[in-house]
Amino acid sequence: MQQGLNPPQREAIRYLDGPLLVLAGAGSGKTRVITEKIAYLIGECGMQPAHVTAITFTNKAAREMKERVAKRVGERAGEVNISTFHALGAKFLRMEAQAVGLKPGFSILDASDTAALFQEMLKDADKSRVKWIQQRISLWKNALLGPEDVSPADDLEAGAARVYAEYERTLKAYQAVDFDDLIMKPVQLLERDEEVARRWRTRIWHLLVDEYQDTNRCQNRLMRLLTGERAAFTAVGDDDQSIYAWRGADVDNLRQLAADYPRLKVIKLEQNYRSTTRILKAANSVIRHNPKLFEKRLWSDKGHGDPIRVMACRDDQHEAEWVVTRLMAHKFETRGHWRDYAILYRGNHQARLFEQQLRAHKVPYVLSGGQSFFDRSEIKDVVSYLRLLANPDDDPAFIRAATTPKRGIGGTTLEALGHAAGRRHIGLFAAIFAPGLELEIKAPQLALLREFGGFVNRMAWRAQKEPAGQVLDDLLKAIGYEAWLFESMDARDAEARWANVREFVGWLSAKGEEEKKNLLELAQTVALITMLDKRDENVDAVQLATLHAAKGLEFRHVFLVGVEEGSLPHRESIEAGNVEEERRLMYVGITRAQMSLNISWCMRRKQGKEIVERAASRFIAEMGDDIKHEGAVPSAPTFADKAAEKAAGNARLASFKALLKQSP
DNA sequence: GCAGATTGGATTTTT
DNA sequence: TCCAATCTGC
Repeated sequence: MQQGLNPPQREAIRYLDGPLLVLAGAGSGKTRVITEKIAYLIGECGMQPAHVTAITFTNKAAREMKERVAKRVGERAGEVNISTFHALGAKFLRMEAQAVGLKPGFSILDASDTAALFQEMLKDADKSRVKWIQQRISLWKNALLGPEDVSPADDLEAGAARVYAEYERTLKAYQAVDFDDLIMKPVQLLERDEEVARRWRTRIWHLLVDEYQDTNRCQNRLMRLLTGERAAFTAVGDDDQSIYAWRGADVDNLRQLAADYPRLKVIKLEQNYRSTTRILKAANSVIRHNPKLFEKRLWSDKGHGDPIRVMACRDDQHEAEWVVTRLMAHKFETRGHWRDYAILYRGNHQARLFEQQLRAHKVPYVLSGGQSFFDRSEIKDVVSYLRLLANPDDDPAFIRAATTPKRGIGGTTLEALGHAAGRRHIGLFAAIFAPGLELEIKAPQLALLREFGGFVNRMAWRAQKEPAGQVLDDLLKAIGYEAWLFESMDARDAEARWANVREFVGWLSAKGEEEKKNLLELAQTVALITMLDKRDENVDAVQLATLHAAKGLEFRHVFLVGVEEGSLPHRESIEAGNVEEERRLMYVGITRAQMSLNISWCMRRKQGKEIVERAASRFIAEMGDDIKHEGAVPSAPTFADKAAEKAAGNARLASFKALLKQSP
């Protein structure tokens, strides 16, 4: 049944005596362990599929896991709860809405929605300040601090705390939550309501958490609350691949886990099924320079493999030419496929020269990342209608829907409506039908508002009974969205946008039929989902990706480019004393490669107008000496560099410790 | 005074 | 590439 598993993998799958932490090195088959464990729990231990819950970070990972579990478990796989942290939180809140003071139709605001909200609240503050405040509030939420729990350290924080209070009031009025709330609110409820906690714990006999090193404090807390005393969980992670600290992920959760659960069993997966020995040696050698809690050494039986090359390039242009030339030569020599190659870099902008070069040689490529489908304005337009149908208190959705397409409702009217709503302490939509409104808004405007209000009500009514696709089609027809697109922009642009809308509608209605959900129910999940993009995998093209985006992926041949002081490690991270995370980024980059690894750096690089001198990254020297240097051998980092890194690291540790003392 | 064009500059990104 | 800030022309 569990063929081809190595002993630690098998142990991780069978271990059920208490909390388990699986330290899964890069390429050590961790997804396999999770899916096999789910199969084991159901097949061998007789657990009901519905009693198994697995949590991932991204929709993509959740989808992959579902597919693999389906292959392994068969038809009942659908009953296993596999979702992202946020989807689980959303499900929790829909079920417990009343207890947290929400209506079940509440809206979920995405990053751009909340950014707009903050911008609106802080009209005359500059962008960087708004960003700072928003980040601060998010940090507070992750630390489970409400506006009244915050003890501001200075005036800036005091200001942020006031904004926080107003922000919370606004969300409440809109019956909306943000992404942080999806974790924080369930945690708060589980902590104060033992009955709810007990109910959820009986539904989860075993909890599996993927990418545990990426959890923030709040997510970690949620995991503990959901498992309770029994602590029947399997956390899988790799501290060496923790590259999201800047986003709130707390690697220290790993250490805490060992401290909080004395019974915690730790199993290390060190056999790597991906890369050659040379590549793993270089990776081990680099990561050894970070202080370690759990020592881990990857090995494989794939043989030495090709030598690792480090190319010192004259300048960035030369680098792009060298990489693409070498890539093409290699591809034709080995008769491989374009999809076997990846070019990985630190920042998005670094892709540019490589794109140019690839295009010049007619090499097909795909760029990972970019703006998400759901961030497109035409999709947001449609989604605003959905949100409004599901949640009439959602004022931002109301404003967007009421004014798109233009139907004669403008700023002045909305402002008057806003005043009327404010005085009555109700939402904009509800205010439309408030008695006495004719004294505040002139008849023609009021007629327009009421017409729109009636339309929304009719659609919301139909949305409950008719198929989602049907209602959505009719809605778009009724508002004349297609015609409006063609009126307000040139035909090519409008064409593209309308195609996106069609795709979205098609996808939503298919989902509605598949999951037997009506439009209102679909509207509730739409903020959290991403459509399956078909351009993935099967395309034969060179992959261009940032190191962050490449995590979890593997490629036969990797070109790691721009490996210079200032880029990797990034200048800002060096200044912040955060070289360790950059080193992990390097580690992630190296371990993406299966067969060959090419590293390049530039002695000179164009930066804006000027040309700047650059030095090879310290990480190159840290890779050891089983390396074939081309161009020039980079000089080892000076003693001063190392001392500076150490000093910065110590300073960070000290401030971290101080912080720990402050907050219990 | 404002909209559209141009130029310049760039950590990393998901939910 | 994409986004934001600044510039230019009406």
